[in-house]
Amino acid sequence: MNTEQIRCQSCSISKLCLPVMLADSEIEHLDNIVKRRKPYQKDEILFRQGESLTHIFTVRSGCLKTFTLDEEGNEQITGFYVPGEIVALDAIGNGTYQSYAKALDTSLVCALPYSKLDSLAGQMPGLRTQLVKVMSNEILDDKALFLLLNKKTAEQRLGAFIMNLSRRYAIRSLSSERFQLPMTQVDIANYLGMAVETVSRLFKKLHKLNLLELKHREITILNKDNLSQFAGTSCHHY
Amino acid sequence: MNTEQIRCQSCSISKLCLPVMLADSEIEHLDNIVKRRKPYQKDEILFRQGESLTHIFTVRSGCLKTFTLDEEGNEQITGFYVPGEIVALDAIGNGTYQSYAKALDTSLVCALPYSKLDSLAGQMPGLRTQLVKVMSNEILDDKALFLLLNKKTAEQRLGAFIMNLSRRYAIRSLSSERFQLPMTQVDIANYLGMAVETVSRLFKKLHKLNLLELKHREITILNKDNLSQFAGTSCHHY
DNA sequence: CGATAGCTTGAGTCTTATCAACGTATGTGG
DNA sequence: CCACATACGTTGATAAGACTCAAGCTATCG
Repeated sequence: MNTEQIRCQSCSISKLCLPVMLADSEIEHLDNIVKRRKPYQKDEILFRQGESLTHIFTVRSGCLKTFTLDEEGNEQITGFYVPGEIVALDAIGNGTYQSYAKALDTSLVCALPYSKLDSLAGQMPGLRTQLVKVMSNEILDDKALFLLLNKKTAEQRLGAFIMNLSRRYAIRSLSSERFQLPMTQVDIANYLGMAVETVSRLFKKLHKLNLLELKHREITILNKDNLSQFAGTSCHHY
Repeated sequence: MNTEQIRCQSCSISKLCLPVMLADSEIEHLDNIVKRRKPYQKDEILFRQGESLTHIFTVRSGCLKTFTLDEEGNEQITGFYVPGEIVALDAIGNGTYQSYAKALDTSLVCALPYSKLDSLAGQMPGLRTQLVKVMSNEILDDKALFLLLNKKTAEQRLGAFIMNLSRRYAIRSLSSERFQLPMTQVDIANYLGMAVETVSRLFKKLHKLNLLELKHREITILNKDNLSQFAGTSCHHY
């Protein structure tokens, strides 16, 4: 099967993506503007900060990260994207990409020419509504992340990060209890604003508490409820 | 002059708000759905988390804060809104308000019934585009805030917060070098994820460095360039 | 097989939180 | 209009969480 030929009509993650709520005829219009490129290889760059916005991307398989560079040229990771998630929504405001996007794995993506998407949104109320909803949800997720980073300890942040990934996989009917971490611990540390050493030590601690297991990159959540509770609520479950 | 009677056509902040790029006739349609309520008093609540979304709000004067409550019932401030800014965009995704909104001062707001706004966006491409742009910019701002909180020291966060407020006032043609802080130091500490004591000490330090002055609630930025630099770049300007 | 990226572990340090106490405005009811 | 209550802000001492630095380990890949 040539994965590049999948269409929105038969895409397994269409219910998480823009086609939600669209009539079949409408999905066809959307499908017609989608470009399906050959897979991006690990570390390949999709777009760079400052380039002018041409396409919005949706992830079909694999995983992407977005990042900016600080004054010293260090990566500052701003997001990870798994299948069904939409990348570059923050570029619409002024028409230029606001970050770099890079594949963490071999990844399939759909590229939507923004100008065509915008005019289609003018013709299809369902698409307009869905686009606005997707953006609203991203604002909401960002605010949740903000609270997480702002108010929680390092161990809660890491626990919440893992639970968040797990939930995102679950929605996509992927295994939510055992999965491969698509990013390195260096990336996790960067994203969560901590030192790699801290991430390593905390994974060990979470294991000691029988909350999860980590072998190489494969993570197994041993006790979902306790892990959520650990991540969410009190500060002192020692 | 009755401020409740101001219309979009003559509103001084319309260029920051939804009417951007709309034709006069279109602005009139928008103006027709806007409800201008009597001023909210300090501490009055506009909406509560969990209530179903009826209106999107734009601030005309004063200042609002949005917040959620944690498990113990503590306020977790998620944003401050000054004139021209739009509140409740994160509620569109699932149709319920995702936070509380409260006036920090006597504040005038415009209330836009969301269903009407949405259908108007279907008829007016300019409005649709502007709505999407406003949302995209909010995503961008949230990501910038994320980087700020995640990678910077407490003093950089406070410096950046003040510069951010100053810039937002400047865009609105309000004085950007001397203005009243609309929120308490407790609120600032909460928002930036630090202890009140730290905020107090850092204001003192910023004063000692001749970057700003704070009397009661009135803040004067003494050296904009140095303050930005202090907030943005290096970690050790002692 | 060696080089390298990724991860682990330990020791010491620094930033920032916490706790406790006090100072200063603001506003309300008597 | 005063006295008290309360919200807001300041200051100091102490402690904890997380970072940095240094070193070593372990996979993986050419």
